[in-house]
Amino acid sequence: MEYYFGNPNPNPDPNPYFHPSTLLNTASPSTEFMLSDYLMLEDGVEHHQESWSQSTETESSEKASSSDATHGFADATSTIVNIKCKNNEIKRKKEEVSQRVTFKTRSQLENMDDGYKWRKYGKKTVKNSPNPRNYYKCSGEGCCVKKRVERDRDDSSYVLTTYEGVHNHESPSTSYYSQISLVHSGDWANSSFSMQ
DNA sequence: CGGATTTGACCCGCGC
DNA sequence: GCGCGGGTCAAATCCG
Repeated sequence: MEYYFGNPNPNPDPNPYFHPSTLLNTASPSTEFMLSDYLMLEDGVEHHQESWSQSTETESSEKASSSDATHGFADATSTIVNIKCKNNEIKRKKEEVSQRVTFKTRSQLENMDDGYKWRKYGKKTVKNSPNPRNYYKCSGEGCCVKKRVERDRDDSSYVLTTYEGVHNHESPSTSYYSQISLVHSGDWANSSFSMQ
Protein backbone atom coordinates (compact mmCIF):
# COMPACT_ATOMS: atom_id res chain seq x y z
CA MET A 1 0.00 0.00 0.00
CA GLU A 2 1.46 3.33 -0.98
CA TYR A 3 0.48 6.91 -0.28
CA TYR A 4 1.39 9.41 -2.96
CA PHE A 5 1.57 13.09 -2.33
CA GLY A 6 3.41 16.20 -3.31
CA ASN A 7 5.54 18.14 -0.87
CA PRO A 8 6.87 21.54 -1.93
CA ASN A 9 9.10 21.85 1.09
CA PRO A 10 12.70 21.02 0.11
CA ASN A 11 13.54 20.30 3.74
CA PRO A 12 10.59 18.44 5.10
CA ASP A 13 10.31 17.16 8.61
CA PRO A 14 11.81 13.71 8.31
CA ASN A 15 9.36 12.29 10.80
CA PRO A 16 8.85 8.76 9.50
CA TYR A 17 5.69 8.12 11.50
CA PHE A 18 2.82 9.54 9.60
CA HIS A 19 -0.60 8.69 8.30
CA PRO A 20 -2.89 10.94 6.26
CA SER A 21 -5.77 10.74 8.70
CA THR A 22 -3.60 11.90 11.58
CA LEU A 23 -3.29 15.23 9.84
CA LEU A 24 -6.88 15.90 10.77
CA ASN A 25 -6.41 15.24 14.42
CA THR A 26 -5.73 18.85 15.17
CA ALA A 27 -7.64 22.07 14.72
CA SER A 28 -4.56 24.24 14.77
CA PRO A 29 -4.77 26.83 11.98
CA SER A 30 -1.07 26.53 11.39
CA THR A 31 -1.57 22.99 10.21
CA GLU A 32 -3.71 24.06 7.30
CA PHE A 33 -0.67 24.77 5.25
CA MET A 34 0.85 21.49 6.22
CA LEU A 35 -2.32 19.74 5.16
CA SER A 36 -2.30 21.37 1.79
CA ASP A 37 1.35 20.59 1.36
CA TYR A 38 0.47 16.96 1.10
CA LEU A 39 -2.33 17.29 -1.39
CA MET A 40 -1.74 15.91 -4.83
CA LEU A 41 -4.05 16.60 -7.69
CA GLU A 42 -5.16 14.11 -10.22
CA ASP A 43 -3.13 15.68 -12.94
CA GLY A 44 -0.01 15.25 -10.87
CA VAL A 45 0.42 18.98 -10.33
CA GLU A 46 1.11 19.94 -6.78
CA HIS A 47 -1.35 22.39 -5.26
CA HIS A 48 -0.06 23.57 -1.96
CA GLN A 49 -0.53 26.65 0.16
CA GLU A 50 -1.87 28.87 -2.58
CA SER A 51 -4.58 26.57 -3.83
CA TRP A 52 -5.68 25.65 -0.34
CA SER A 53 -6.21 29.23 0.79
CA GLN A 54 -7.86 30.01 -2.51
CA SER A 55 -10.47 27.35 -2.06
CA THR A 56 -11.30 28.57 1.41
CA GLU A 57 -11.81 32.15 0.44
CA THR A 58 -14.69 32.15 -1.95
CA GLU A 59 -17.65 29.97 -2.61
CA SER A 60 -17.29 30.55 -6.31
CA SER A 61 -14.12 28.52 -6.26
CA GLU A 62 -16.10 25.71 -4.77
CA LYS A 63 -18.63 25.81 -7.54
CA ALA A 64 -15.90 25.84 -10.11
CA SER A 65 -14.17 22.86 -8.62
CA SER A 66 -17.27 20.83 -7.96
CA SER A 67 -18.50 21.26 -11.47
CA ASP A 68 -15.17 20.34 -12.97
CA ALA A 69 -15.00 16.60 -12.89
CA THR A 70 -11.33 16.52 -13.68
CA HIS A 71 -10.20 18.49 -10.65
CA GLY A 72 -11.91 16.90 -7.74
CA PHE A 73 -8.96 17.48 -5.45
CA ALA A 74 -9.37 21.22 -5.36
CA ASP A 75 -11.98 20.40 -2.83
CA ALA A 76 -14.64 22.59 -1.33
CA THR A 77 -14.49 23.84 2.21
CA SER A 78 -18.21 24.12 2.70
CA THR A 79 -20.65 21.31 3.17
CA ILE A 80 -24.31 20.60 3.77
CA VAL A 81 -25.21 19.75 7.33
CA ASN A 82 -28.51 18.56 8.77
CA ILE A 83 -30.18 20.59 11.48
CA LYS A 84 -33.02 19.03 13.40
CA CYS A 85 -35.82 21.44 14.25
CA LYS A 86 -38.32 21.31 17.11
CA ASN A 87 -40.94 19.59 15.02
CA ASN A 88 -38.37 16.99 13.97
CA GLU A 89 -38.17 18.61 10.60
CA ILE A 90 -34.66 18.34 9.28
CA LYS A 91 -33.29 21.43 7.65
CA ARG A 92 -30.06 21.48 5.78
CA LYS A 93 -27.62 24.28 6.01
CA LYS A 94 -24.39 25.04 4.25
CA GLU A 95 -21.58 25.31 6.75
CA GLU A 96 -17.91 25.96 6.54
CA VAL A 97 -15.73 22.97 7.13
CA SER A 98 -12.45 23.65 8.81
CA GLN A 99 -10.60 20.62 7.51
CA ARG A 100 -11.08 18.66 4.36
CA VAL A 101 -8.35 16.69 2.73
CA THR A 102 -8.41 14.29 -0.17
CA PHE A 103 -5.79 11.61 -0.57
CA LYS A 104 -5.07 9.57 -3.61
CA THR A 105 -3.86 6.19 -2.54
CA ARG A 106 -2.67 3.27 -4.58
CA SER A 107 -4.20 0.30 -2.86
CA GLN A 108 -6.14 -2.82 -3.61
CA LEU A 109 -8.07 -2.28 -0.42
CA GLU A 110 -10.77 0.36 -0.55
CA ASN A 111 -11.42 0.49 3.16
CA MET A 112 -7.93 0.71 4.56
CA ASP A 113 -7.37 0.77 8.28
CA ASP A 114 -6.33 4.29 9.25
CA GLY A 115 -6.50 3.70 12.97
CA TYR A 116 -9.98 5.10 13.49
CA LYS A 117 -13.18 3.16 13.68
CA TRP A 118 -15.59 4.03 10.88
CA ARG A 119 -19.25 3.18 10.43
CA LYS A 120 -20.52 2.99 6.89
CA TYR A 121 -23.74 4.93 6.39
CA GLY A 122 -24.17 5.21 2.67
CA LYS A 123 -23.13 4.16 -0.78
CA LYS A 124 -23.83 5.95 -4.03
CA THR A 125 -23.02 5.40 -7.62
CA VAL A 126 -21.27 8.44 -9.05
CA LYS A 127 -22.06 9.85 -12.43
CA ASN A 128 -19.35 9.23 -15.04
CA SER A 129 -17.66 6.75 -12.77
CA PRO A 130 -18.03 2.97 -12.82
CA ASN A 131 -17.12 2.80 -9.16
CA PRO A 132 -19.46 3.51 -6.25
CA ARG A 133 -18.66 6.05 -3.54
CA ASN A 134 -18.85 4.92 0.07
CA TYR A 135 -19.65 7.18 2.99
CA TYR A 136 -18.30 6.64 6.50
CA LYS A 137 -18.68 8.38 9.85
CA CYS A 138 -16.24 8.09 12.70
CA SER A 139 -17.64 5.85 15.42
CA GLY A 140 -15.98 7.85 18.16
CA GLU A 141 -18.36 9.26 20.73
CA GLY A 142 -19.38 12.74 19.74
CA CYS A 143 -16.99 12.66 16.81
CA CYS A 144 -18.59 13.73 13.54
CA VAL A 145 -15.66 13.28 11.21
CA LYS A 146 -16.68 11.83 7.88
CA LYS A 147 -14.83 10.26 5.03
CA ARG A 148 -15.70 9.36 1.49
CA VAL A 149 -13.97 6.54 -0.29
CA GLU A 150 -14.13 5.87 -4.00
CA ARG A 151 -11.93 4.45 -6.67
CA ASP A 152 -10.36 6.76 -9.20
CA ARG A 153 -12.63 6.84 -12.20
CA ASP A 154 -9.64 6.86 -14.55
CA ASP A 155 -7.39 4.42 -12.79
CA SER A 156 -9.18 2.01 -10.50
CA SER A 157 -5.90 1.00 -8.91
CA TYR A 158 -6.08 4.29 -6.99
CA VAL A 159 -8.44 5.01 -4.12
CA LEU A 160 -9.60 8.55 -3.40
CA THR A 161 -10.21 9.13 0.28
CA THR A 162 -11.67 12.42 1.48
CA TYR A 163 -11.54 13.18 5.19
CA GLU A 164 -13.84 15.89 6.47
CA GLY A 165 -13.72 17.38 9.94
CA VAL A 166 -11.50 17.07 12.95
CA HIS A 167 -11.43 14.13 15.33
CA ASN A 168 -12.22 15.07 18.91
CA HIS A 169 -10.36 12.05 20.23
CA GLU A 170 -7.16 10.16 19.81
CA SER A 171 -6.84 7.34 17.35
CA PRO A 172 -7.86 4.08 19.05
CA SER A 173 -4.75 2.45 17.67
CA THR A 174 -2.14 5.15 17.64
CA SER A 175 0.64 2.66 18.21
CA TYR A 176 -0.31 1.01 15.00
CA TYR A 177 1.27 3.84 13.04
CA SER A 178 4.65 3.32 14.55
CA GLN A 179 4.89 0.59 11.98
CA ILE A 180 4.45 2.91 9.04
CA SER A 181 7.73 3.76 7.43
CA LEU A 182 8.45 6.45 4.95
CA VAL A 183 9.96 5.44 1.68
CA HIS A 184 11.89 8.42 0.46
CA SER A 185 13.03 8.17 -3.13
CA GLY A 186 15.00 11.41 -3.08
CA ASP A 187 12.30 13.29 -4.92
CA TRP A 188 9.84 14.56 -2.32
CA ALA A 189 7.20 15.35 -4.87
CA ASN A 190 7.04 11.70 -5.72
CA SER A 191 7.77 10.12 -2.40
CA SER A 192 5.50 7.43 -1.15
CA PHE A 193 4.57 5.70 2.05
CA SER A 194 4.32 2.02 2.47
CA MET A 195 2.53 0.04 5.13
CA GLN A 196 4.58 -2.67 6.74
C1' DC B 1 -28.41 -10.70 20.21
C1' DG B 2 -26.09 -6.54 19.26
C1' DG B 3 -23.37 -4.05 16.19
C1' DA B 4 -22.16 -3.30 11.38
C1' DT B 5 -23.54 -3.16 6.65
C1' DT B 6 -26.73 -2.76 2.81
C1' DT B 7 -29.76 -0.32 0.04
C1' DG B 8 -33.90 2.10 -1.38
C1' DA B 9 -36.07 6.32 -0.20
C1' DC B 10 -35.76 10.88 0.73
C1' DC B 11 -34.01 15.70 0.86
C1' DC B 12 -31.75 19.57 -1.01
C1' DG B 13 -29.04 22.44 -4.19
C1' DC B 14 -28.32 23.56 -8.71
C1' DG B 15 -28.80 24.06 -13.67
C1' DC B 16 -31.85 24.43 -17.38
C1' DG C 1 -40.98 24.28 -11.97
C1' DC C 2 -38.68 20.13 -13.04
C1' DG C 3 -35.11 16.79 -13.33
C1' DC C 4 -30.63 15.36 -11.97
C1' DG C 5 -26.97 14.32 -8.88
C1' DG C 6 -24.85 14.16 -4.35
C1' DG C 7 -25.41 13.23 0.45
C1' DT C 8 -27.95 11.17 4.33
C1' DC C 9 -31.40 8.42 6.73
C1' DA C 10 -33.24 4.35 8.46
C1' DA C 11 -35.37 -0.19 8.07
C1' DA C 12 -33.92 -4.59 6.74
C1' DT C 13 -30.42 -7.75 6.65
C1' DC C 14 -26.09 -9.81 7.73
C1' DC C 15 -22.66 -11.65 10.68
C1' DG C 16 -19.68 -12.74 14.58
